[in-house]
Amino acid sequence: MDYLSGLNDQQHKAVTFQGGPLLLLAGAGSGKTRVITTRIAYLIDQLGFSPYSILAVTFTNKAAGEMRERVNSMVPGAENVMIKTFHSFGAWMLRRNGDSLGLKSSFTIYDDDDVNALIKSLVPTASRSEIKQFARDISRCKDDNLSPDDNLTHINSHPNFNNIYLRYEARLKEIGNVDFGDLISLPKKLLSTNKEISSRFQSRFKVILVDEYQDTNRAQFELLQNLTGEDTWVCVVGDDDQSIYKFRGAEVRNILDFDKMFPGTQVIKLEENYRSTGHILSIASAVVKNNLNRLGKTLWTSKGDGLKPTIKYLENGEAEAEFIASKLVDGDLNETAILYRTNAQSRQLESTFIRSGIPYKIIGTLRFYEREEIKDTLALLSFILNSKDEIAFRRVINKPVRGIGKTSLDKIILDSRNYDNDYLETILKTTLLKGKAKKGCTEFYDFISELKELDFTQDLGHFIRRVIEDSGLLDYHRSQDEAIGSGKVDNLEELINSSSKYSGDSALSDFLEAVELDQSSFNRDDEEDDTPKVTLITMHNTKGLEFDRVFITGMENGLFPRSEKLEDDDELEEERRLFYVSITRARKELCFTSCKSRILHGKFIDSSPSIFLGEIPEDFVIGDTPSNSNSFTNSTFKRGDNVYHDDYGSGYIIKVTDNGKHELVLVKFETGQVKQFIPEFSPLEKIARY
DNA sequence: CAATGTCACGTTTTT
DNA sequence: CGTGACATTG
Repeated sequence: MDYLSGLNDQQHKAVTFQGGPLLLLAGAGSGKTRVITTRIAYLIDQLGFSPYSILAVTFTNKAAGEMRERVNSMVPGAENVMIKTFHSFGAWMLRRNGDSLGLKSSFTIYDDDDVNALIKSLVPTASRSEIKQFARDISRCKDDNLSPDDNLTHINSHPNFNNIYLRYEARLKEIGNVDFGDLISLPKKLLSTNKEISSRFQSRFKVILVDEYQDTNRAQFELLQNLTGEDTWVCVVGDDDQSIYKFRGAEVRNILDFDKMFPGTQVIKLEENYRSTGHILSIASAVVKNNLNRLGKTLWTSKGDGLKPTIKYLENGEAEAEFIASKLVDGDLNETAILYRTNAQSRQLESTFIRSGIPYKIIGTLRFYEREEIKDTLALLSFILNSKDEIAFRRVINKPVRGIGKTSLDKIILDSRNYDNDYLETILKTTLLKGKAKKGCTEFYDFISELKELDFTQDLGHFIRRVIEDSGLLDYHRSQDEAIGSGKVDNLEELINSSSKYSGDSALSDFLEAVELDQSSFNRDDEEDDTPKVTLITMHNTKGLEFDRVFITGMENGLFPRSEKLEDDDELEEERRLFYVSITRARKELCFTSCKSRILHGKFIDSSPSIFLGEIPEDFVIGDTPSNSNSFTNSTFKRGDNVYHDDYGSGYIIKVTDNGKHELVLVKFETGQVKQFIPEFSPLEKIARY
């Protein structure tokens, strides 16, 4: 029981708690993962639970992998604990139980691009942004477990939205594939409609642990509810202050209301922080206290105050990048991260770092499976598994060029209705094609049917190599490489290498699922060279990470918080949580930078210092006075400025416009009122808060 | 069918 | 400004 030593009282209580439901509110850096893994070990080792009866759900495969490793090292037999993400759990369940929903065990999972393409095929006249909007909103419906029959006007008020959603669902079913949302909503549907399945699952999983519970959505909550039987020990772990994925359907209310949804809930708070020094924590606490919708906990540390964080005001993005570059000359680059709100901000940092010879790595921009050559190969593999997959078919039929242009493709799609929507059968039998197109289809048919006969259960890597060779994709991308010096063939080799660990009947669909759901294992770490590198990363992507030294850049109204968020309290609170997450990444050193102006979409945009900077108590921070660069000395009003009005009190500016004659400002007051003024004629004053 | 031009678009995104 | 999807050319 070595693993119990060194736990603090609250951690110990959480680890050894018997029964359920249990809500573990674990602040940033409070040893959350350690508690979950130790609890699993304790349940097996001391309370006699079979590893087989324990399910632990995480949000990322990376987290799942780390958890598995730690549990395995604590108790023997722990390999049988099921540790999966919500999505991979859903996929696992559907592959075994999805036949009643018309799903084959080899179904493939459509990613966002595939979904867009499918919607485009349903609504060909819609613009790109409309397609994206429909895709996003359909996904949102699935997050909320809403069907096309429900009233969806609050999600998308387009008169045809329900119909598009309905046709989307029908088409997806016809094809026999699923999207990300289905991986949650369909298992939930199975459990709630099929008594046999639900009792089977409830009797298997006696213990369910859910990590990052604050970022679960409605559908995931309902899935959890359906997995939880009378005697299930359910334990959720999370931090309401770190809920930052509302835009993806995450529902903070899940954690705020957990005790109401699961009566008799025991709540344990982990508030001792083992990561950051005092001043950093004080800032984090002071900032997040401005949120009303929170359960409320206060982090503390037995470490000293540490260094005071600093605020640096700069003229523009270039100056910001140079300032940071100048600070990077000392200190460990591997232990330094530069955080920004939007990916676009990385560009300026990159070019400055290249110029100054500072090694860096960017986290999370282009994902492995989103690369063209990888998508091509995956589409080909998907099509081999499912020749009804229209999206995959469209992608690969004429790549490399086989003389099948748009006209021929339209004919094939049209005629496929006569062949049970099976595109392989269609191109063999259709009589609508002639000449080059007909020849190309025959060629395509021949190598696909040949590949379908091959055995991939022994050596998947060899099989995939055959696929990219026979299809001509390898030659195609090799010539691309020669033309523009891209490393596409290398990526294909990487894909083949990573496939080698899959074998057996389901090797191919397992592999496709892994690529789709777990990009972490394919994110090529070309970290072979051990040059220390500074990390460039979005605020969202930093969750779960920590660094000795953190720079939080772009602390400007309009950028962070983003301007739209100023108008909605909930949205503003979410941005503030993102700020809180960002602050709590730092162990020892923290620096905020704010620019007076920056280039956005090719234009210079002026902005004022983020309202969030004003929430940092002066005692804990060294700020250079904004007067040396972006100050309030000029008289024009800017978005985000704090103002005072004789009649309405204090508030801040939501929007600045111009009616041709006068400047107009829209102000939101603390009373909640929103009013428009012409500052020239109104008793409206700016209040400096810095 | 490839090359070249034009236009729209532009948060965050563990799955 | 930079990107990527589509249209227009030769």
